[in-house]
Amino acid sequence: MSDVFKALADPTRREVLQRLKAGPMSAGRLAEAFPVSKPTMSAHFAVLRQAGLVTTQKDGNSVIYHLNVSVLEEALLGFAGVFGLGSGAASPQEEKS
Amino acid sequence: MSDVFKALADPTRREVLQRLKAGPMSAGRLAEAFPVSKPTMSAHFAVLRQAGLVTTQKDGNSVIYHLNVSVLEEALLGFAGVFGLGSGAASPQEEKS
DNA sequence: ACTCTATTTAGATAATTGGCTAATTATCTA
DNA sequence: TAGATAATTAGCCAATTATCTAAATAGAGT
Repeated sequence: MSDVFKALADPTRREVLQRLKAGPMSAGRLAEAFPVSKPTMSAHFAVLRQAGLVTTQKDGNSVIYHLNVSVLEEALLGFAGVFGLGSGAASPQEEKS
Repeated sequence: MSDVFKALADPTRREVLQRLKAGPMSAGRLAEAFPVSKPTMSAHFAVLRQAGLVTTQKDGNSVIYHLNVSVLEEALLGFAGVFGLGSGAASPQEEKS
């Protein structure tokens, strides 16, 4: 949980996720879209991978990144649910007076 | 946005928010619940305040912390909405084929 | 005016983060 | 096998973060 929010705390990483929403993409192609070096992007990818927000697949000498929506959903909606936000179905043992 | 996720990245701060869900509480009373020093808790409170997740009100020599649910809602559901999660109503300009 | 209680600020330190360049690894292609 | 391309790892630095103890500030009660 901390890993997911920590990953989301960086704007570059949030934008990576948004770009992956359109479909899987190689590390290099993703990296082109940002004004930082490839090793720096590689470090961002590692953070996203560790949080489980993306998965990888090798394709020749490329590495293809895929968005893992379910982890995002679990973290965002799960935590929101604790506060009675959204559909409110995440922690079904809460009660009002 | 980054400030909110950064605040949520720490388990102590997430638990502070969950405790505040039950109602406003003084800094000292909140701090008692955690195994770190009061200055450390004060720093955590400052992070939550800066993110807008809590507001404060003075009462005698105590400071009462209140949960600000709307900021939490905006961040969690807003970002979830970008990915078509939850009610899906956060970014209403998204479209499928 | 003191004194006690509640909270924050100051100052120090260790760990983490985000960035870089250079080097390495892995794979493909000629 | 050699060379080119894609990505990660290694090593470094500056800035930030989390934690502590000690000190300062703000109110309340005597």
